[in-house]
Amino acid sequence: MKVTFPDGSVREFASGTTGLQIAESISSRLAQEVLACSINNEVWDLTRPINQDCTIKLHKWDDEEAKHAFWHSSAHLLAEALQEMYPGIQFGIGPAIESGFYYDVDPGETVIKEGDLAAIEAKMLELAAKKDSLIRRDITKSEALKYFGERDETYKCELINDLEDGTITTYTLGSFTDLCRGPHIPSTEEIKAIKLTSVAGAYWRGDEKRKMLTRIYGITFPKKKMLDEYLVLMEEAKKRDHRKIGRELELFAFSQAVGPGLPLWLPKGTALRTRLEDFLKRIQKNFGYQQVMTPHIGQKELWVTSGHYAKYGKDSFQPIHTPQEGEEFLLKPMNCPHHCEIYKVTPKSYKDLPVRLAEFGTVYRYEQSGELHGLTRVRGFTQDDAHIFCRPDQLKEEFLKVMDIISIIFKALNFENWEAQISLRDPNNKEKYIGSDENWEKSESAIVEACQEKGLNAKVELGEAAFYGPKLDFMVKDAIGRRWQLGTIQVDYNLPERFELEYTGEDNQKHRPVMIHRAPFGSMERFVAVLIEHTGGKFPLWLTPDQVVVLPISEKFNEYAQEVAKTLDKQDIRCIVDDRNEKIGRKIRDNELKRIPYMLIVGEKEFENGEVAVRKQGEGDKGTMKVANFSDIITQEVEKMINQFN
RNA sequence: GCUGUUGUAGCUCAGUGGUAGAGCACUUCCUUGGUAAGGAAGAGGUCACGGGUUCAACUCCCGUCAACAGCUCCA
Repeated sequence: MKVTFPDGSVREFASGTTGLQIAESISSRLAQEVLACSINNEVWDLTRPINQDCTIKLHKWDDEEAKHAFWHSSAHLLAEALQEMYPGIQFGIGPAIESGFYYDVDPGETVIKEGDLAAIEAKMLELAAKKDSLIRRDITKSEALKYFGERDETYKCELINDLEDGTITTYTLGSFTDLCRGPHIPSTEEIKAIKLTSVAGAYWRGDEKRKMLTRIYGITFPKKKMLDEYLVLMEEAKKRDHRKIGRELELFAFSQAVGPGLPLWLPKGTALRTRLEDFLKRIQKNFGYQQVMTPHIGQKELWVTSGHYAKYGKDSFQPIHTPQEGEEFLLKPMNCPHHCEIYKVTPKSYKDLPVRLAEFGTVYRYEQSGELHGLTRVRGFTQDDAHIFCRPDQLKEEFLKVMDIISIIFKALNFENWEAQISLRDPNNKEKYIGSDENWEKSESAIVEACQEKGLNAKVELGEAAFYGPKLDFMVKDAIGRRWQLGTIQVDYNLPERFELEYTGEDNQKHRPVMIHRAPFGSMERFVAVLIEHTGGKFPLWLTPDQVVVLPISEKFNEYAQEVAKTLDKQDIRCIVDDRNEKIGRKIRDNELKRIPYMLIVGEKEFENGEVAVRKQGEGDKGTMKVANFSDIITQEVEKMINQFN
């Protein structure tokens, strides 16, 4: 048979040759390092015989395919260890994930705790040292059911029953045989370093109505050094946690007295957030938006009309009752009904559209207690919300303009690693959504077309749409790789109908506008959280709460320091003075840790010449210059940044 | 909401069945120092909250609340 290599070269091998043998034929070094292979672009076991002409790619550790196989095999090793340590344990699923793997198990009456993980790790290492191979076997569905049935593996049997008739594969590692598609590494002897990271509950098949299994997470490496490096990396990532930096830099706080999930914005955090809001307001003004303001509550009927109450009412903050008339008001969970009412205040002509109403609107949602997380998931938050009311023929253009705003935001803040997701409705579950099929089809195709037009590589997810319309979301990862949704754009034909929004067309007839809900930041809370983790608290000069700190060498120069600060303040440069009774080295260290971009050191020489000694955060001494000279540099740097998006 | 873990000073964390400790931060004093931690003294805690066991609970048990990791959810 002919085997084609990635470089295009072709070699002849006997039928039945394995990927591993092919690697050996190239070099023994390669054979040692290779973990998996791709045959005709499908990942295979190295030990699986190849019987026909094919292309081959050999995967070493650096390839995702190799890591995936390695971690998948590690999950089997974990299962083997658990089976030996907890007889009668039942197995759910055990896949490889982005970094590492997990296995879902049902240990019956026994509880597996975090404290047990070290013993399980030791067992895994012991089993790995046996150098067992992972052996692939093809069996029929009935054989599989018989095998796992005899072992009371109810979860495995359920999985098998859901499979198509035909060949089913199993893999055997030592005493443990698992239902598994593969592929795997040839032997667990390659697994040299193991860290079981956490144990947590996970519903069987992700269904909260079904049993909660025990999920054990872990990660493994072929070299001990790699695990050490990974652990150091995780430690570094934790230092960027926005909850930690938020406290250190006094940006925000939570108070038990105020309540869970209700953030308090401290002065410095507020300064940062306000600057972001002002930046967006300026961009939106250029894009023809108008700012509005609406109250934090509204009559319950508003959300009955919108459909939100039927869908989320039960799980929300409950209505406020007026003492006399017994009327019901809701803390607003959404701004759209208020904005619809603003639209209705004056009759609209087709010439008025699009109407773009923007508001930094604070909303309240009763998130489940287990969901609260720093600033990323809270119960009271401010959306950088806007609703665009437009004619159907303007929809695509408006959608594209919103995409432009989001791209400006991401560019301005140097967000490079974001992903886009198109969320459509689940075609098999249409009753979960409101609105006509026709409107859904129109909205969904509008989004898909807009993405195509922009050449945006967006992942399509069925069943992820909001109940009133499809959406395009922009996701960014946090310090330890969790994905958060930031910007969102949603097309909506339903609310205009429910609120009976109209405009008079060219034909002098009443027409229904289309609505776009959009929030480029998403929520100020979540965006600031992700920005903190992204920058590690080293905010860009134009955003940072304190841009400059003046450090007098001794108390003799405190007065001059104040004078410098005053001069800079007049130029709208945010400047503080560190006049503590400390040595200059100490002041530098402390302000370095506070991540203030510029330190101005002033002593005898500077005082005499009307100068400052400039020190840049993270870079060190930049020499002395006149105060006016310094303020010009700062002002220009900030203006340059802001103006490029104007 | 579910599973597991945790809760001791503003922060990071020790600690024990006999009513509490460190470092940093804070206050005062000394020092007036030139590019990442000067020195001394002091103040600060209902050991999350509520029950129970015990002669005695911060420590053991139960419950509540909150935080953390994950699951589910996310208009």
